[in-house]
Amino acid sequence: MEQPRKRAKPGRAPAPAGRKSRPRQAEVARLAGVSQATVSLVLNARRDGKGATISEETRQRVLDAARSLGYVPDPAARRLAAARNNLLGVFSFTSTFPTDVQHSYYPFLVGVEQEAAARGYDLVLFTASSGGGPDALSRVRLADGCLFLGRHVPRAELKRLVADGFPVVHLGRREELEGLAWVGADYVSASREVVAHLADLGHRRIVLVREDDDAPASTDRQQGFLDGLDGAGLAGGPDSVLRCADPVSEVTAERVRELVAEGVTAFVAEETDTGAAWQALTGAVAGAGLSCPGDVSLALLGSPPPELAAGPVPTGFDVPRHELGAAAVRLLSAQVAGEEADEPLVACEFRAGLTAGPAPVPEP
Amino acid sequence: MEQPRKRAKPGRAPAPAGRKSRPRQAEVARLAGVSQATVSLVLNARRDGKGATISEETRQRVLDAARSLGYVPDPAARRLAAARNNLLGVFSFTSTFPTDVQHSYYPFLVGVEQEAAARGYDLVLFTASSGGGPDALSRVRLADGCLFLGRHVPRAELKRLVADGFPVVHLGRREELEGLAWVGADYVSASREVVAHLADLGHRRIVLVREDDDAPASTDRQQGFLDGLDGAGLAGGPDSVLRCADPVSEVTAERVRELVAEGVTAFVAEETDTGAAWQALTGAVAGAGLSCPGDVSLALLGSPPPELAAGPVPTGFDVPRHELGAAAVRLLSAQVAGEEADEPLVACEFRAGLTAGPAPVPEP
DNA sequence: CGCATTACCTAATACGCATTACCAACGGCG
DNA sequence: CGCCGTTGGTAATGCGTATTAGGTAATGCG
Repeated sequence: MEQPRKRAKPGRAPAPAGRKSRPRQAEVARLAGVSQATVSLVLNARRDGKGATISEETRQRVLDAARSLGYVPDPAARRLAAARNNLLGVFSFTSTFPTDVQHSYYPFLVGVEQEAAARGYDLVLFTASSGGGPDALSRVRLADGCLFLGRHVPRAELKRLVADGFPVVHLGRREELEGLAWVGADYVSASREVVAHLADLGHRRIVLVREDDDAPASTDRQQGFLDGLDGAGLAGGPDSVLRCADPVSEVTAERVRELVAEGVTAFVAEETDTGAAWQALTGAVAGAGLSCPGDVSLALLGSPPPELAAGPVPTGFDVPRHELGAAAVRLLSAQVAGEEADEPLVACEFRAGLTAGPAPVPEP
Repeated sequence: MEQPRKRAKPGRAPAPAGRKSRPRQAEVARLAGVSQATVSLVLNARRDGKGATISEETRQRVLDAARSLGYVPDPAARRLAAARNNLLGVFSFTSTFPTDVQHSYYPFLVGVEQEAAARGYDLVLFTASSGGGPDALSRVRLADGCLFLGRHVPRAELKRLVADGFPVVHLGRREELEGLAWVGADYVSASREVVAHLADLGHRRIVLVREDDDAPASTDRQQGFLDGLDGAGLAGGPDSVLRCADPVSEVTAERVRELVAEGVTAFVAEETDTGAAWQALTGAVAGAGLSCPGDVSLALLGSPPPELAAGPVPTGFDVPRHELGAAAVRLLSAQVAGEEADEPLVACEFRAGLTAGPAPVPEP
């Protein structure tokens, strides 16, 4: 047998002697008078009793040592060793804390945080801004799984994660990617319900004002709107949908007056980021000198924009953003656990509001 | 030389043969006909030219191989090898995403996130609620350093972290703990400036309305207020400070009228979480039938509460929350890097506003 | 032509943790 | 007393990457 040449040890440069670094399992082991392996075994004791058996006394010594040193496992090392971290990632493609405080992501995050905390997970915030490269998304692999939110989550990278079996949940409907789990709100049912409510109040001619956008959130609402008309036995021709690129300039007092003259008694607006449709609609109605629950009824398929928060509560529904965030976490944590749960669409809550009333009796 | 007994190799169980996992550096190396080390060197080529030299041809072969395999480095391994996680903790003692959207933490977090992202750090969110145990704070050690915010950060635990040399920064003045780094806003100077502004406008009798709280943020403002009076050569007796437990019930229209009758021409309110002082003050002035910049001037030592956002912009100053968050991250990242930078107080920006005008000329 | 450089690479680590093969001590049993 | 099953623990890995001490041609120099 040939004697291997003696080489100096390469590898790591010695750590700067200054600050003492976080304690390692090895130090816990030393303090407890056991081996590193034992520390690991104790700290990861499976409750199902499987695995190595450690005497109660040793167990306590190790636990005490760990506590007294303030030991916390290194997430990177754990991940590398193919273990769990109790970390969930949240990746948003804008700033996670948008400068616009009223940004609609915010309520999601509230729900996400609460549910994550309840399940013993901490959250890691990843932002697109820092990376930029093709592996910007790959940082999330440090966590046990990751939640994505935002319109512009790149397909390719996401697909890659999914293909690798990394637990991923997209917040917002996203069906085009095979195998991608997502949670979304049931805009269709909620919109249908709002229309049904108006129909019950006696409205026979109802018009939807929507923006010129093909996001699922918009088409779903229109779908529900038309379903609602249909369910009430009302006609849902193309006249019943006002699709406009710029609601504020297109939905004028003039236009509203015309439609009312034609017999329209209720208007429904979709909710968008800007709230332009609703804003245009309420403005036009007021401009036309019509009183809101009296002359004409209004409904909003969503929540009012913050700048109109002071106005009368619109009839419509609330998107359960908080609940959506929580649902996303549940789904994600199921994936992490290897289960295959699937979270159905989350229902929106109907909001009676003050802007819809009985249809006016036609003047003789 | 004794022949070591042959042992079967322990360690990892074989990976499930199903999906082929993402490529490793080793596979890139094989494809390019080089060693793994070379791949690493090429992929992490420092632009300062330091380090190993690799021929251009080899470099290209490696890059091509990496590209063709779609190689992406494993963040866990990368961080493990670098002995750094590039994670900064954020520990707040309420929910990090407060249910109250307008919560004052929020702007801090915006700054924190931006600065962290700019420096290549990701954020880990910890909440007091999640852990619960006495060693809940221990969990933050998984990050490279941690930012604390909130009034009720427990002294003992914090002390422990500091003593262990764990990088910690407290958001908000906190001098009682030796060695604790913190960043804070310069309320004293800002308040002084506001008073000086009023004095310049001719006001001679100015009264501060504050709540009954001894938080640094409150006492600093009072300090600055008194400094300001002093600097303008005005008397600052105890009459000039109205300290009330419940401003809304104590600062009435009646009270304001009295004070004005005594010669007071300007009021200053401190900013608090609730904004009660400012709210009470504006309400009382209106109730007394006084016009605001005309009969009496008002100033707010901070930003107006959101529910009054619609009103006239108050004269006062803005707490640079965003900048404070960024400063905290800078300070923290310096600590993580082993440097000893210290961040001075951050200045608040004076806001001219519309609620302060020239002092009314006394009626003859 | 012989020796010192230089240019390029590779072998051999270390990082911190989870896991598994194996080992020692002990007790029961025939 | 020798064999065997248990109990309690440890040594030796592997995970994927970064780093560094060498090693080996090729090149420069006198």
